[in-house]
Amino acid sequence: MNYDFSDYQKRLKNIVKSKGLKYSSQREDILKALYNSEEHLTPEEIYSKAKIYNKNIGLATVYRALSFLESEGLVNSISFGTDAKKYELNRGHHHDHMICLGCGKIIEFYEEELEKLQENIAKKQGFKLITHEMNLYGLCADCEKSED
Amino acid sequence: MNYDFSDYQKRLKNIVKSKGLKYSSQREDILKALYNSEEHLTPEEIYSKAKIYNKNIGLATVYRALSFLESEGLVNSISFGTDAKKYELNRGHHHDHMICLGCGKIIEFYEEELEKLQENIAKKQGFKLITHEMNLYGLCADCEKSED
DNA sequence: TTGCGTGCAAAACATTTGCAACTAT
DNA sequence: ATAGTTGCAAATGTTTTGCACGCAA
Repeated sequence: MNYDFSDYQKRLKNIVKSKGLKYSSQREDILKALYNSEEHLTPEEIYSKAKIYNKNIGLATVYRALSFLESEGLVNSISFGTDAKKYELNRGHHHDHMICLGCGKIIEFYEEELEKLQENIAKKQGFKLITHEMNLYGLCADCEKSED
Repeated sequence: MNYDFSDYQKRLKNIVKSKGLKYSSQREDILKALYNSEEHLTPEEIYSKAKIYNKNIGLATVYRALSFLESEGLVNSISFGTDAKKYELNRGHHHDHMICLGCGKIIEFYEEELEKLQENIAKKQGFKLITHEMNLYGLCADCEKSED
């Protein structure tokens, strides 16, 4: 099932209220930028997109909002190598990533079996699992084809 | 089975020779710093340790060497969050990581089943797998105990 | 009114690069 | 002699912070 933007708006409002914080249009605009994108975005990219809704937003605000939103579970991040971290809206469907080293494309996947396996591995070590990331690096079909 | 430092030295010499490059004590000292550490080290930490063997080594050299050594498969890196990348010597036993969000401790683990599963996932998408990383984030037994 | 949130600019970091000097081959 | 390698310092790119002002509650 998919969510409307208003669902995210509500979640943000609830979080903010329950913590005694204040609602701001900037955080909403950043969420909207993520909602309207299919891709994983860098803070810089999110900044550009959020500017469409709000001319006066600052890059620092984007960083501050992203780390807030991530800590509240509304967005997820993925970082690889030395490049800038990338963010995506948490749409409620957990998944992992395959990253093409040729073109940088990110492919999402979900494997039930993998999820279960991790639980077991963590349990075995007495580790309390909070989250995880599994990144497969390689070449996507297109890039492999065009390899010499 | 475990390797002596001289084994790594030899591998480095072979790689360098086969590529028509030159052998340098700096790269060896960086390898030695990693060999003598049980932990995952940042470039800065490797720099400090390598300085013990070679007073005049530069940080830029450490960065250059690490990226060379990683591309040759002699070292592996792990990066999470915004912090500096961490490196470890590739001791020939592939493994993944569990990272404690409480104390930052990194626990290594290896699961045959997990390795196989990844191969299958990649194959299913027509993706040519080169490498992967699987990071489990949570609380280690000690940190969970001391939680309030 | 209170204090959280923001924009801006400066600061802080991590990493990379240009360059002249050094050194293995 | 040649060309890879280095140290240093400067440049880059990303993320964080200090501060005065604005705004939601």
